[in-house]
Amino acid sequence: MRVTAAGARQPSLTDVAGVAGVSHMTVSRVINGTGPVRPETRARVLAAIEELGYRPNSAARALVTGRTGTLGVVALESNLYGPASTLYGIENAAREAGYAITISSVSRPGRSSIADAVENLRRQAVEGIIVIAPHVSAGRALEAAPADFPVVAVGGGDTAPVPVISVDQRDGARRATEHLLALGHRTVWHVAGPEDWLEARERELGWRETLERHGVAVPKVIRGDWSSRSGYEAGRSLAKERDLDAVFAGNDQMALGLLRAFAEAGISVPRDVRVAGFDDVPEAAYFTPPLTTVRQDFIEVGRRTFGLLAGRMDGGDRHARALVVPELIVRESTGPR
Amino acid sequence: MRVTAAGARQPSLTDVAGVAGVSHMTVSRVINGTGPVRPETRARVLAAIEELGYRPNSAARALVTGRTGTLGVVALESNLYGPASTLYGIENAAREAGYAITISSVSRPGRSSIADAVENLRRQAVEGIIVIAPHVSAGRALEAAPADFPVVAVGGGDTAPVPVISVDQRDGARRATEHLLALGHRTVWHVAGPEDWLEARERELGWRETLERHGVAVPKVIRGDWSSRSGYEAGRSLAKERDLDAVFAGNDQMALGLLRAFAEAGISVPRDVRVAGFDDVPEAAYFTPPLTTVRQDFIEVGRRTFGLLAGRMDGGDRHARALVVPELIVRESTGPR
DNA sequence: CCCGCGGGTGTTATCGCTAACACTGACTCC
DNA sequence: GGAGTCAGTGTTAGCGATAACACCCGCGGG
Repeated sequence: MRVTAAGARQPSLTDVAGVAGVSHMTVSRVINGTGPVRPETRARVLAAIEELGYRPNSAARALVTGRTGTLGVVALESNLYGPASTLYGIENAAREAGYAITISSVSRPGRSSIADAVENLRRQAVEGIIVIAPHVSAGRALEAAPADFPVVAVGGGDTAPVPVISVDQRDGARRATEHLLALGHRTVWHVAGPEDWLEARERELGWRETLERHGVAVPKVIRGDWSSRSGYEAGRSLAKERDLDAVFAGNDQMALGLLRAFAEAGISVPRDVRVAGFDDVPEAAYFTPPLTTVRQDFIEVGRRTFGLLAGRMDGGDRHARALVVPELIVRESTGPR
Repeated sequence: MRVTAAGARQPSLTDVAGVAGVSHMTVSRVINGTGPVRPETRARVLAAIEELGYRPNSAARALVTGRTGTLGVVALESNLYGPASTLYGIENAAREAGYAITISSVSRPGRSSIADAVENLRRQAVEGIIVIAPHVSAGRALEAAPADFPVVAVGGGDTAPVPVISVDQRDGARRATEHLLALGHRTVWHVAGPEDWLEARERELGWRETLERHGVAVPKVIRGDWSSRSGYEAGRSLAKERDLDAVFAGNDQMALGLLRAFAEAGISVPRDVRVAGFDDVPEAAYFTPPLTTVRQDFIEVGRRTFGLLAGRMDGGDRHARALVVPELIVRESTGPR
């Protein structure tokens, strides 16, 4: 026996109409607020709905209206702070606008896995899709995005013919780097995220541009994979550099790894080396020492993303862009010595 | 203009049938693999599907079959490591079984907000609901769970008449506490999570039971809210205790706050005080010092949760229970002095 | 030689809802 | 006082799929 099919099927509009002594259309009007209904009739209908525990059948409604009231989100299956926070921001904005969210997660980003997830969602008859995958392969997957179906990307590549919302990673990196340079360091090292992540590229670019603008030497980039472990390994190799005095890490997790490696090597932060991160995860203020970092407002990102998708569903431009500006948070890891 | 309604509506079964020169039923049979179809006919139909870019209309299918192929998840809107990981575990298991996942997030747990989220999902015509809200109010919200609709809870209260899957928090807390006691400490302090979280209660209980079983004094519990900030505050007040030598924190974030507070107070971990946490967030190995903690396998939790829901949808017991056993991970924060 | 059976296909009804239009009164307007 | 208007309600026709059953045909068995 299926629990839901316990003999008595769910009541339908017609059942409610029967109890209330009206036609099913009147019930429909009461539920949707379309068309006029006498207050007294409305009350009878509402009472009947209550009595039967009626719940509209969304499939039937979707079939006739052609609208499902559902949006799809392609999310990366990770606990990375940014993507997860963005997801909640989107869900919030969507719910307020009366949309439900169906997620399809992708264990590792890649052109075909993202395309699969999108196809998967389209089979669910979502009305629009948001791809949270700040990865170059996502950009490539979206190059083939159909013009007749609304898709938007968060932090995606600028090349795809879909609206894109992103945090200004380059500006954030610039702020962090400027801050370190302003403290008098000759240059700033950088532990970058994976090369195939757009955010990693942008942050690296912002860092490099800033160094060049100031006419200082650009050290060799060390590459990590966002994890604390990779930050730790980067820290172990950086600890051997003779003239190391400032490091900008591509995210807070890697910065944590750096701090750990430096602590083990007897290098004091900020006395011997200053360190900055990116993201402002909630824990960053409690690292040892508390971490200077760049804060991104993910709730805002989620809200704007939904807005862009809503616009696109209404026929808006495929080339819309939105940029959220990040903020530098200064803490002890770049504090006075 | 709506992008999706660009004049040409989506092709239907009938359109495909027209192109393939068969009836719409034959097309349906090809798609669903129901009933026999001559290979040659099948090929023609598949070609027509390809040509038109046909995609089945899930609303129409759901209307007639009464099945939507969608499950609902009520999730807490937070970046807490556990709930977020569990969500991915569930999504994975569900996708493998051909179900889509619709999420409804709850900004703060509470009896009515959770009930709202459940109702919200039922209006989406999900076939079953998973509530990830290890909060006492979730337990209360689920006490009113209807018997004729499948709902399961992750880490929920044992009192609700729904299947529950949980990690054995009490056992995890016991392991951590035993470990600290085995190192020769007179007793172990505890920084607990919020009182209205079941996990917090269970961890506290496991800690308390263990102390009592060993016949050692049970210090006053310090209460936090899972955040690093609250752990930090707990650490500041603990730092004033004269005979402090071991602390078990309710989660890794609070443990981080403790480490920070102790560092500021000049208390060395593990030399002066030993600290253990709970969760094994990926960063825990890179705290200063690396944190001893209790690891929970959230992917496994997600998988088993889906299994329990699937069983329940098939008429299974409302009182099923599943328990996942956690594992102690020993690192430097409880290392040799 | 006829009957039954099963493979392969088509016809029709139906799911529960909304769109579109029809209808009935009462009321307003000139 | 007849026509138009509008509130309030009902009737009918789909939406696009599956379920159920009907049909045709070729083949094997009695």
